[in-house]
Amino acid sequence: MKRSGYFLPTLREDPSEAEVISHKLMLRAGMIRRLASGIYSFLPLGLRVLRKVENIVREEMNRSGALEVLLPLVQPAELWQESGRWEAYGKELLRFKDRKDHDFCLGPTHEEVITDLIRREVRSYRDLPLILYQIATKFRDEIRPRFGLMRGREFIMKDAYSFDRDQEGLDRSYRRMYEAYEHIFSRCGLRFKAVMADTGTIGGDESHEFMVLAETGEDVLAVCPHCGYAANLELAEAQTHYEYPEEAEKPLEKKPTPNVKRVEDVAAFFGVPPAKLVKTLIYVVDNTPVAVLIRGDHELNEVKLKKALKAQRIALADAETVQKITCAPVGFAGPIGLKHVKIIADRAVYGLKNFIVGANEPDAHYVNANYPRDFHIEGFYDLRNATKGDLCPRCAKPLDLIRGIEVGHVFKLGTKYSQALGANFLDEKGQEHPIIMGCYGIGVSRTVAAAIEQNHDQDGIIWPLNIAPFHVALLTLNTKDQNLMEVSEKLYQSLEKDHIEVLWDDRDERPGVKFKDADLIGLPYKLVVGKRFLQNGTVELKERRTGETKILKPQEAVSFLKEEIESKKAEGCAR
RNA sequence: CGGGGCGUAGCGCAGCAUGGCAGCGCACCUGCCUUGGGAGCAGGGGGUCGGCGGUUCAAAUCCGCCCGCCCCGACCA
Repeated sequence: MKRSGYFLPTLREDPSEAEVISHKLMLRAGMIRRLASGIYSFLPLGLRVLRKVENIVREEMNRSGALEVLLPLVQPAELWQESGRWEAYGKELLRFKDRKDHDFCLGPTHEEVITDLIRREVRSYRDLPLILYQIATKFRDEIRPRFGLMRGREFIMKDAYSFDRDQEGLDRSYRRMYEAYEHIFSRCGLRFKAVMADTGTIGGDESHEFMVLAETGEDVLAVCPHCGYAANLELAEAQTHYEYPEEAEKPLEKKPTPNVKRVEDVAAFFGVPPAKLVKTLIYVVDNTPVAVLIRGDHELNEVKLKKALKAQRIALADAETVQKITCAPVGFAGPIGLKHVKIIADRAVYGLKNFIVGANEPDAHYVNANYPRDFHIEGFYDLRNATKGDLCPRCAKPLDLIRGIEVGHVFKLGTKYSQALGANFLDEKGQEHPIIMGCYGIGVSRTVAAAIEQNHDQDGIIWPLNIAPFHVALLTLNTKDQNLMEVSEKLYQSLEKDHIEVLWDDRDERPGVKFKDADLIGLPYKLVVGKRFLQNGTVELKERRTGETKILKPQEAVSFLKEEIESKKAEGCAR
C-alpha cells in the first residue's frame, strides 16, 4: 500500500477527548474516530488490526471445532421475556419499538438467540456436542462508556456457546475453549493471565477471565507467585485465619470523639493503627438492614457480601437509614447495643482484642471492645478484598495484586437458558434432558486497545507482528530523487511479491515527518531509503521495538525481512 | 443518577473577569526553497464562537433553558 493514496489521518497532538494511552494513540494513529459517546468508526488502519485479531480468533475457534454463525443484532422482546432478562437486564439493554409498535432490543449478548435456534433444531443426543460462535457487533448501553474502545457501548465481540448432554461434555467443551483462548492471546503477542472469576448472578459453577496485564486495567487480580493461584479480586479468598497476639481483655470504655468519623481520623485520635479499629457498615440487603463488621484497615467486597448472604440486591444504607438504626449520624455505628439488626463480620474480626468501635451515639466511640464479651455476631465470613501480602488461600505464601484488562471470559452456564427456553434433547433411552451450556466471550475491539496498552512507548504504538496493520514501513526520504524512488519502487514490489505487508511512505514530506508517523503507527519494521543508498547502495532496517538497526543492500533487506517475519509468525503459532 | 471540568476553523488552544473588527500554533491550498527525526520564506482558503431564547445601540463575552463531550463516584452480564 502506498501512503500517498491511503486514508491515514494522523494527529500531532493528543486529542482532548482521550485520557488513556490506547485511546490517545488510536486516535492519533488514525485508527478510529468517535461518532458518539462509546461509539466509534474504524478507519482503514484500525480496521486492518481489528481484522487481524478477528482472523486469529476465527482460525483458533475453527481449529477447536467450533462453527461460525452470524446472529441478529436486533432481537425481539419475547425471547428476553422468556429468559426473564427483559426485566432483569436493566438499562444496559437498549430497547425500542418497530413501526408496528413491537418491542425489540439491541443484543448485548446472544444466549437467548442461540438457545432459541438450538431448541428448534436440536432434538437428539446425536446432535451433541456442538459449539457455535460468531464475531459480531454488540450493543450495551453502558452507564459510563470510557477509554475509547476499552469500554464502548458498541463493540466487536466473539461469542461462543457450547451445547452438551452432560457435565463431562461441558467440562470438555470448556477446556477446549480455554485452550483456544490461550492460543489466541499468545498469537496476538499479549502477556495475559487466566484467573478464576465470579460467576455472578448466573450462578454457574466455574468461570475464568483472561486478563491482559496492564497498569491501566480496570480489574485487580490476586496472584500467587509461588503456587500459581490467580483470581479476580472479586473472588479471591482473603487469608483464612489470623494470628493476634495474646492480650488480656481490658474493661470497655466510652470515649468522646467530637466529629471524628473516618477510620484514619479515629485511629489518629486514639493514636493506634487502623487495624485496631472495627468499622461497622450498615447495608440494606434485599430491603433488610444488616450491620457488617470489617477491620479498620480492610476493604469490604460487595460481591462477597452478596454471596455470603445469598442476596439479590445489596446497597450501602443511606444516611437516613443509618441514623434510624444506630441513633447516630454516619461515622459512629458500632455493634455494641445495636438492636433489631443482624450483625455479621469478616473473619479478620475474630480473635481481635481490645479494639475500637462506634458507640451508636453522636461523637462517641468505645475502646477496648471485645467479642464475644460485648456483643453478638451471627456469622463470620470472608467479606473483604484480599490485599497485597495476604496469604494465598491455596499455599499460604504472600499474594501479589496486579492490574489487568479483561479480554476474554469463559463460563459454564449449565441449564439456565436451556431450561428457561426449553432447549432439550432426547437421550438413547428416549428421555428428555435440558441441554447443558457454556458461553465464551472475547472482546475483540477491546483486545486491540489492550494490545496498545501493553505495547507502546513515548513515540507511539509498537505492534506485535501478528496483529500489526502492516509489517514494514518503507520510508523514501527524498521522493524527488529519481534514484531513491527507483530503488524504493523495486523494494516495494519485491516485498509485496513475498507477501510482506508494506506501507510505502511515498509522500513528498520531509524525513522527520515520515519517521514520526512511522513510529506513531508502530509497524514492526522501518525500511529507510535515503542518503546512505546514494553514497554506498545500502538501506537501513530498523526494528520498532528494540531500535536495533541493520545496514543492508536492498535485496538483503528483503530476504532478511522475509525470513524474520516467517520465523516470528511460526513462533507466534507455536504450541 | 450525584459531583467536577469542558464546548471558539480539521487538531491543540487564547479571547470571556470589565460586552465593541473572531485570534494564535499546527494542519490545508499556491509559489519558492529544503530533504536522515514533526524545516524556512511569501501569499491564501476555511468559523451558525454547541443550540435556542433573553438583556443590550451592540453578545463568543452577561442571564436562562437545552444539547453534547470528558473525568471521579454510584451502577454494571
